[in-house]
Amino acid sequence: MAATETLTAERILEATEEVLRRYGPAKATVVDVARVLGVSHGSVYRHFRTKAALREAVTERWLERNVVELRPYAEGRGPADERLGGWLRHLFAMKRQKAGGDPELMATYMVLIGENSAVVDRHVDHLVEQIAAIVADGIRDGAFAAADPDVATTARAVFDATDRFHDPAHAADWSAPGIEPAFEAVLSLVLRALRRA
Amino acid sequence: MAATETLTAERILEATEEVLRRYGPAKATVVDVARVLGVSHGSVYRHFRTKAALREAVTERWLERNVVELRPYAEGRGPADERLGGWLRHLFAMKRQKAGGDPELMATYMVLIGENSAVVDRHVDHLVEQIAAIVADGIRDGAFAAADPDVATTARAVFDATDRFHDPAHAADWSAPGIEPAFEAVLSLVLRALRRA
DNA sequence: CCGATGACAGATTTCAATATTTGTCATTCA
DNA sequence: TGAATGACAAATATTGAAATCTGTCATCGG
Repeated sequence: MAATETLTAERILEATEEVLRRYGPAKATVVDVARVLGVSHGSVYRHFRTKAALREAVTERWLERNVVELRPYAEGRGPADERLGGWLRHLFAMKRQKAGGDPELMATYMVLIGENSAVVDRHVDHLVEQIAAIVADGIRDGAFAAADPDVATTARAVFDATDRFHDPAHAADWSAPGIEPAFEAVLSLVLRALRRA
Repeated sequence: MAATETLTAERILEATEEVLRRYGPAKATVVDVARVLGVSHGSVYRHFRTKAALREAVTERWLERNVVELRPYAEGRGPADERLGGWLRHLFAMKRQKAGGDPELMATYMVLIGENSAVVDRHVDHLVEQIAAIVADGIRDGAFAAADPDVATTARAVFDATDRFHDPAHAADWSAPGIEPAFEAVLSLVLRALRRA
């Protein structure tokens, strides 16, 4: 009923997010998505070849929102160490808020992430590129010492070293008492490593 | 049959490890353990109050073996940066070998680890103490700059920063192609942070 | 004509009956 | 006397038949 607008991939993705939020990753079906949209499930298959492709697209959309939120730090103009610290703090705060604010939804996205490692790998590449941009700026203006092998490797090392504070696999730890100082200690370690001697 | 020796906690733990190796964590039962030992399952309950306590003891034993293998680095006498690098490389190599050499057994221990987070926390504390000992030596003989807040915090930061290379949650990544250089990049980052300016 | 439909086959999930396992304890046996 | 046993109740896991879902496609209707 009420298919007032034309059926687009975008509307299907919104409906899929709603169904995932409501029923969780195990119970969400393509039939549910079609029901929310007031169409037959055959119509959904006109836009997405499989249920897996639909879930993958939802995952990609969700991850992309994170990248956008962090762009200001990557493209900013202040001192590189402050920008990198801000970027990492913002990433951690963002993840922590999502995990703590709605644990069920976070669990849902963790399942999707597990299903779509190729999408996640591409997403991680984007994040590492943002770190690399900040590190390159820092080296150019003398705040950071020249990177050991190359900037890309250093950026990846920064991302890996802070893994515990952004990888959803560790989400359960993010509400533990000492997590905030633990993050600051690692951040301080990373910045000490990068700064000009 | 053949209960030639007396039934000890030690023998039960060995039998439990064998049963876990053979049947995996989902299928291993107390009855299986008793069968291997040629006793009734009631006898096992004389030594371990519950099945959970038995599994916990197996987990503790397994983790303890890791701590022992790393002790030489913690108690060694060479330059602190080399000792710390050796300790971290050995830890990574050890985990990687266990994960790659027998993935099923590793999966079994990952289940046990998930069931016994209190045991794991204590084990992590032991490992961090070993790092702290090396860092303290490094500061004493001038190889490392004085730690930012205190040695314990710095040691924990070193452990956290290398999380991706020892936390079993990441075991699946340890056979990926670029993992070795990624580890070396993080290790190099950590050592640069610690060394006297 | 072209997007939408719904009947359909095969794959997957659910659910309830059935079987196994856990943990206890009164009894046995050395 | 004290370790070992095995029958037992309650909790948990397995199984297979029934229900639901996925993905296709011939047909419909604007």
